[in-house]
Amino acid sequence: MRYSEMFLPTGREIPSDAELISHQLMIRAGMIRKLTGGIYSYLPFGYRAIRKVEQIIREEMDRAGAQEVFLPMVQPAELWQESGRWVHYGKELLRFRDRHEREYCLGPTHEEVITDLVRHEIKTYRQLPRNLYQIQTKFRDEIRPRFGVMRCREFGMKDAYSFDADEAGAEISYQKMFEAYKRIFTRCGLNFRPVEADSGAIGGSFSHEFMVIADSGEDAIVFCGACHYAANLEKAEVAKPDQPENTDPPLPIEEIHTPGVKTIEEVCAFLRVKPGEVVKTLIFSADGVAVAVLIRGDQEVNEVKVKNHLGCESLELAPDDLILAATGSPRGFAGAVGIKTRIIADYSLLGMTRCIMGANREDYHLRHVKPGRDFQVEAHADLRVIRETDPCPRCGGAIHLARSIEVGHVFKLGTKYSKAMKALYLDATGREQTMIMGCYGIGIGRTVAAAIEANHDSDGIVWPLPLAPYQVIITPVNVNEKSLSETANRIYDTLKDKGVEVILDDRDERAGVKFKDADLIGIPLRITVGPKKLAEGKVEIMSRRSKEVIDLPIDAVEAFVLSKISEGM
RNA sequence: CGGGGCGUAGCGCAGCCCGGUAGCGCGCCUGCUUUGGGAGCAGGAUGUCGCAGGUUCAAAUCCUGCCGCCCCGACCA
Repeated sequence: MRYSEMFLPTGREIPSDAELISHQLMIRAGMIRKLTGGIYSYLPFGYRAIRKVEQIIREEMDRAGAQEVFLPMVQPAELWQESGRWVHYGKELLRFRDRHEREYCLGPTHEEVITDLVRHEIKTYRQLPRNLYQIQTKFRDEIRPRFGVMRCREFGMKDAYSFDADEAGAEISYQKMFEAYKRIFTRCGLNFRPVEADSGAIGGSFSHEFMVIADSGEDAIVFCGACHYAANLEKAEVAKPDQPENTDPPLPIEEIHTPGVKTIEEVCAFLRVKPGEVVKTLIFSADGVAVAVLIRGDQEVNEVKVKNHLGCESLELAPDDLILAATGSPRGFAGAVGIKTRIIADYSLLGMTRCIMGANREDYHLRHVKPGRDFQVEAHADLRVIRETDPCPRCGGAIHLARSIEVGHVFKLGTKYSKAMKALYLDATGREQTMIMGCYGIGIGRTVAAAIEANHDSDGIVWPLPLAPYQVIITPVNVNEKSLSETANRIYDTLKDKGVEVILDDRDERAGVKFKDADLIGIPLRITVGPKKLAEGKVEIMSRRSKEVIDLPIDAVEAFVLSKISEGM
């Protein structure tokens, strides 16, 4: 493409409303423009990058035996009522009515639609397994869209759904997708890591997230330096401690006046003790019912673990009125002694022989409380957030924490949707069975953003070759000099004939402007046609990533470029 | 939804306290010079100052309401 004819509005100024580097660069490199909150237009340059990712995904999905479909974005309410998610999905589901007052939603995901399709068409085990995927725009009415294309309301997603006759088959389908995902993200040039994840409201027994390590990521992950264990922070298990640590002899319980002392820090300062000697009593509202969760004062509760342990639909820290009703005191003085709610405790309480906790009475705490003697716990469980100082739950090795961007997620769904929506088949013995499902998503725009987040320098984007919207840019330093212009055109035609994706920067701009733009938009190879080298019959080829420049005779350019491209640079 | 910030030319911003002719840089247009890392000179175009009310002789500026955007939190497949 001739640059002079391209719709590629680049910018020098950093957009004021973009925080992330990838977001800033996508705007500056003319890839995206915002239409409204969380909704973006992709310009030609950005859309080419999107299509590169899509193409890689298509090839790997097809290779793994999945077949592409295209499903509607507008979906009828009835389907969602059937799965139960019309009620449970919440406000992220954008609902609306048509002229006949019938209710619809914009698809945030397509389990219902695909399950409906498959249940009507697949009747026998002979038609299983099947894996269908699509690349579609999804809409989720996010409370707070942010980070540009990273977390927006309208976004492109690949979603695949597998249907199997039994668990063993479902496991194979899952593994196939897992392998396909590894190939996809490897081909995208991303440094990623699959981690165990909580399956959340989507349900199912098991899931992995594919994470790209990046400081700007929204997610925190944990991984072991010694073994292969890796998990989302909210999923990461904490090993059950073997031995009681505290051997202090028990003492009689004692009430102490602690006026206005509420937080762990305040208690520690006031009583001159360490957080590890205090027990936090957090009152949660689990589906509206108060539950007390106990944890050592130096630890943090992992709400996902609490939610999973309780098996509740919703979990949040209790509002003040519920705390008052449950403990008889205002926030800040809750304790386990004498409380009427369910009590569950983190493993960190095991072996404590005495501790300090709230007295369920305003301005009072208790000391020398002995768990088991002064209160009973319904269960001890792993309820806390793992820390970098904790051992790996698998091998005991040292673990590390990192920020990361979730680009893909694979789930074993089990029968959550097939059961609710009656996706049944007849097995070899003629008995009716429920299909076992899996679902597998990739955020396309987010993958591109993550690639930029991980591949840029102070001059702009540094595209990994497989995602680069163009592979080569030819820069004649002065288009008004006929020899330069002609040489550039000749190289351009040659490369184009060979199928190379190439830009000819034929703009009547100063060389500096062209170089800056070429760097900004991150084209992997730049061929500079200038007067000095041309006098020797040569041009310069610069690698965007390494900034290394080599001189080549004009005749050798084609072979060089083709070999660079075929070796993936 | 709670807290904070911001809406002035295509982009980045000043002006607002203390009311009185709407500005700067970049970009854009024209001409000349220049031509290997965002050129120089000269000339030029561009604004319902987010919207709606109010106060005032007079509002970008003060007051009220609304809308939009950004950040933090809550929330979240």
